[in-house]
Amino acid sequence: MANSAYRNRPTLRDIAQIAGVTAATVSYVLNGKGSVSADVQKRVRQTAKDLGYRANYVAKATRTGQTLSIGLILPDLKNPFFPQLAQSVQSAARGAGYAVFLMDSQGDTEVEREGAEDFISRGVEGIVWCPATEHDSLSDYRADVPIVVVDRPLPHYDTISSDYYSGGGLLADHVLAQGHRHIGMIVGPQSLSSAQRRRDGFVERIAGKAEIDWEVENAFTIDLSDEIRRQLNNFDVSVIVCGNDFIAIGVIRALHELGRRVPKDVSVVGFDDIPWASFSIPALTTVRQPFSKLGQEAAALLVRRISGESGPLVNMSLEMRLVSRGSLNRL
Amino acid sequence: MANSAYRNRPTLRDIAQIAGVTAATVSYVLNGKGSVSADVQKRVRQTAKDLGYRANYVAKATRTGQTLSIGLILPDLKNPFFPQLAQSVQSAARGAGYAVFLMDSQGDTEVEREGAEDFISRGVEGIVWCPATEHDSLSDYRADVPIVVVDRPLPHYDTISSDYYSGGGLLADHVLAQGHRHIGMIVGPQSLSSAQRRRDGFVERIAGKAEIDWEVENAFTIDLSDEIRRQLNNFDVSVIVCGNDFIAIGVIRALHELGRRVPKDVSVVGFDDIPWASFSIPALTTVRQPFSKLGQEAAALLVRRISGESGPLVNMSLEMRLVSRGSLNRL
DNA sequence: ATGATTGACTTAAACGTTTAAGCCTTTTAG
DNA sequence: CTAAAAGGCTTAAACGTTTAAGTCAATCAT
Repeated sequence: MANSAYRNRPTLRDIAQIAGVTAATVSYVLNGKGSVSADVQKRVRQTAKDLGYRANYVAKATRTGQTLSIGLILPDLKNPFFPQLAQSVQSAARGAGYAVFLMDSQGDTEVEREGAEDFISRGVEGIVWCPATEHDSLSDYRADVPIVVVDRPLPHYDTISSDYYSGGGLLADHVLAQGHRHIGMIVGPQSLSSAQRRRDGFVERIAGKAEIDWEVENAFTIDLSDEIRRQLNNFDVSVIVCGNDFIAIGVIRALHELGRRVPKDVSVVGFDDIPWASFSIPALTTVRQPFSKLGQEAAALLVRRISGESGPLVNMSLEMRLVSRGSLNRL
Repeated sequence: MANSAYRNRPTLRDIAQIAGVTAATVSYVLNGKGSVSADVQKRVRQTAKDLGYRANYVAKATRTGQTLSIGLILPDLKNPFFPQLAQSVQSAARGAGYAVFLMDSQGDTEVEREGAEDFISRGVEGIVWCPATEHDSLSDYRADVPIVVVDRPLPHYDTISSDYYSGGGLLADHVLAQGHRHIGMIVGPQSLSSAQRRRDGFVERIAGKAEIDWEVENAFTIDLSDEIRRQLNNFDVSVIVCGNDFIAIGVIRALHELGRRVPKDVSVVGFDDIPWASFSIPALTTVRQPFSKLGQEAAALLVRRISGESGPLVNMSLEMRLVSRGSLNRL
């Protein structure tokens, strides 16, 4: 029986014995319930402090059924999107008295699913989940606890995302306002609705007001396809609109290698406003995701669901903001 | 009694009743202990599956004293150092059957400390801790569980860090090998031992072989002091050695504004190899921290301590590696 | 045929809490 | 002055497990 640390910490009973009362009384004192005389309260609190008593949440949970913990499942902390999300979820959860279990699925839906099951076994009262793909890897899994999905519009879940469509529109307005009339586009994988919505929001706002001379697809990474590298020699467009900041940084780098100056020769804009966006040279003009707010709202909604709020499925869309830096020129 | 979800999940007793045995027998079957006949085993497993039974770790923990969870306390997930650390700690912990509670202290030692107390109350069996400062904010706190400290050389703890001193030496060798003989240095806050060790490792290896024309201190951020901005107009040095990659990126950006080309006019080197280092233009020559290994080793050591391994305090130093990219010129 | 061993299960206690119910004693109301 | 209410504490059951100890029957060795 490897009963380390956890054991032989002072318990309610230990306090009770010393204070000359019952464990129940100690519990009432420490939880501010029941009615206990002032001097017993004082005695109990003092001995608790003397013994260095620390509540045992595990034991507590067996009785109350509440672990005051939630799970957070993310695809990949190395993607700069997620650290901020994790941070804000954790901080908001803490504000509500919840601790958070972290699980980085490394993009593996199987891991993701096992992670969820493990969390459930551990008694989490809810899960904030950003699925690795748009596929619902938990669909056949009866979770028993509320789940709030972040950044993916899965049906049958409460979801919280950025308003990509409007964000695309915002960017279009800005590009137009700066006088650009010939546009090259590198969109993200159109199988992802986040990529699709930001594209559509942009394209529909541009319609009739400017020309999209070419449009190609690329993964959401800094590495560009050969087709794109060729396209970058196209001198007809005055701005290259990228599906996200990674792509944009890749484009700036590729243009640099080709000897074309940004934004002097051609402007570049990104999407997301990841932390790196402001450090590139030139700094990226982009559209900011409310990373922290996403996490806050997700945690807040989850806590409400845990407390039993039962209204209809929530599909929250958070407003994006244009961030104008140096990579887009006024023509 | 807000006894949600957690309750009315099938229990051992439910299975037992249906399978016509005792809860104890079910426990034996599901844990592969004791001796149970083949057909009872089969019956139990089947009903467990039918009911969608899921072990209750909380109840389990009250009896065994093992929660199979650890805590991870970090100063700031937005610092690119930490996501990788978190990822690898989590993944290594999972490999050993442990789940991890995450706490981002946002640099606040008070939060850090309360986080630790909270973790203990939750029954974590150990803590991986990267303190917000070099101060031991847990010193007066009897933790009861093993703690492994990452990236800070606190006494009285098991610690795991990168070998900054050797890393500084590695960088010096490289700078010398590339023919540089006049060096400008922007070191990190010398109150931090990590900044100090990397500086000393560099300086001592340079001694007598090249000249350090100037040396100034700056915070570990991209924002540079005015003194440094002035120093960057100093044309005597052929390379600027920076305390970390943030500073290096700041320097590249400042030089760019001054119209000086990197590495043509002056070389720049960083330290850490944060993810952004490879995306800057030019890509940074730097010294890589074994981020993932730090996390792995920390988790592994913690698990060993949890299992009762009791040897002397461990102070592990992980090897660093030179990463040569474009920001350093051969003279 | 006997005693010992093994196999297959059950019993019951324990883990550290919470909390409804109970039981005195004192205070309050009429 | 008595009955009811309030105050202050204890008792005991419960939460879902694990596990040492017990029981009983069947098998084995001699």
